[in-house]
Amino acid sequence: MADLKTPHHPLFLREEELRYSIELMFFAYRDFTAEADTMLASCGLGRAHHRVIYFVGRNPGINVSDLLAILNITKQSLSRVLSHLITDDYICQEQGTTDKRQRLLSLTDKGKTLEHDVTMIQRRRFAQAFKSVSTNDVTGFISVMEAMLDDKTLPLLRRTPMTRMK
Amino acid sequence: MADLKTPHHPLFLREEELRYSIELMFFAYRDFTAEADTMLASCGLGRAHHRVIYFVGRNPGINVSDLLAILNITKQSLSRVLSHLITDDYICQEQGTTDKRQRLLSLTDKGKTLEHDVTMIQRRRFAQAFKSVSTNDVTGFISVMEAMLDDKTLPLLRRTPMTRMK
DNA sequence: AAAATATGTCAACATGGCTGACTTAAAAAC
DNA sequence: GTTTTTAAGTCAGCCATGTTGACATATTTT
Repeated sequence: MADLKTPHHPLFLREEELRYSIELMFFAYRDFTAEADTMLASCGLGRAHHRVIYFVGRNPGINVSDLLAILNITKQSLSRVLSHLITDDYICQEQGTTDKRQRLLSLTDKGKTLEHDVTMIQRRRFAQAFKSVSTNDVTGFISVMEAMLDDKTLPLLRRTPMTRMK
Repeated sequence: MADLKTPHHPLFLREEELRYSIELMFFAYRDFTAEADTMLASCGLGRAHHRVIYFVGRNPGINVSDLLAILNITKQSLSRVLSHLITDDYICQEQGTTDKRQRLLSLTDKGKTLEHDVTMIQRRRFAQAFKSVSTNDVTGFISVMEAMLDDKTLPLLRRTPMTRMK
């Protein structure tokens, strides 16, 4: 985007564009999470529970260490939500076969249903947003969001066929 | 983006694309806020303080009600961080002229410096991301993020010249 | 004069992070 | 085969930041 640095785009515009992006990030993330939070609250759960359910659903049979690496929280923090989810039968654990110390996590049917319903709310918002813009805009969104990530975050991301197509 | 609905893009791809976007939102927001949080913590402040400093800096002389409308939190929550910021001389208040009940908020020099330094970290991340993609990608990012917003969020956003240019 | 508004305050509670210290069982290393 | 490391879990307490409810004060509006 070299032209942002040319005289055609004076400095104040660049500054404004960056501040505008910061504000978009704040407001979009807030609106993005609000609806799902409401549904979760009606089940007595919070955003942290959804994250666990989401990534366990995405990685069935994941062990605790790997889940911690994705969530980037302490095991004590995870323990609180995870034991809640196990008690309420959203998640089940089974002992690892090659390494019996591991507890491999999977969603129960109840967990799958909840994951689907909550994530559906967020998918719907993206689907509606994508419908209102061009295909080019969607790939632009994805490119920018990927460029925002830390290097160490990249390996945590499941790349889609679409992204690989580019 | 009608073609996502045609047989050329089978359903599973659309689902994957939406889930990928959800994950990008989660990881990008986390990485986006992490650096600034670290700097804030070194001043004994949190993310909530930055939000207040940011929007007061953006709207000098704003009154408390309007600030609450932007932040969308309760006045009790704001009170905690705001009184902290006033005590530590990041923000000053003065009585409104037309309505003496109002407390109009502005940044002190100390507050301006902190706002600049913290926001700079986030601007830098966007600047680096924008540099690595095309101009088209940037406008796509902005279009999608705008389309993600609730209707009631739109009036809270300061539109840039660039967005109006489109 | 009465009602509504802008702001502030006290108290209590929930969520979801954190640290530190310690246990248990299994795997790996010696 | 004993020691060390690792995977997982637990207890206790702290912090930041959100919430509700109840109430006070000053000012503006009706």
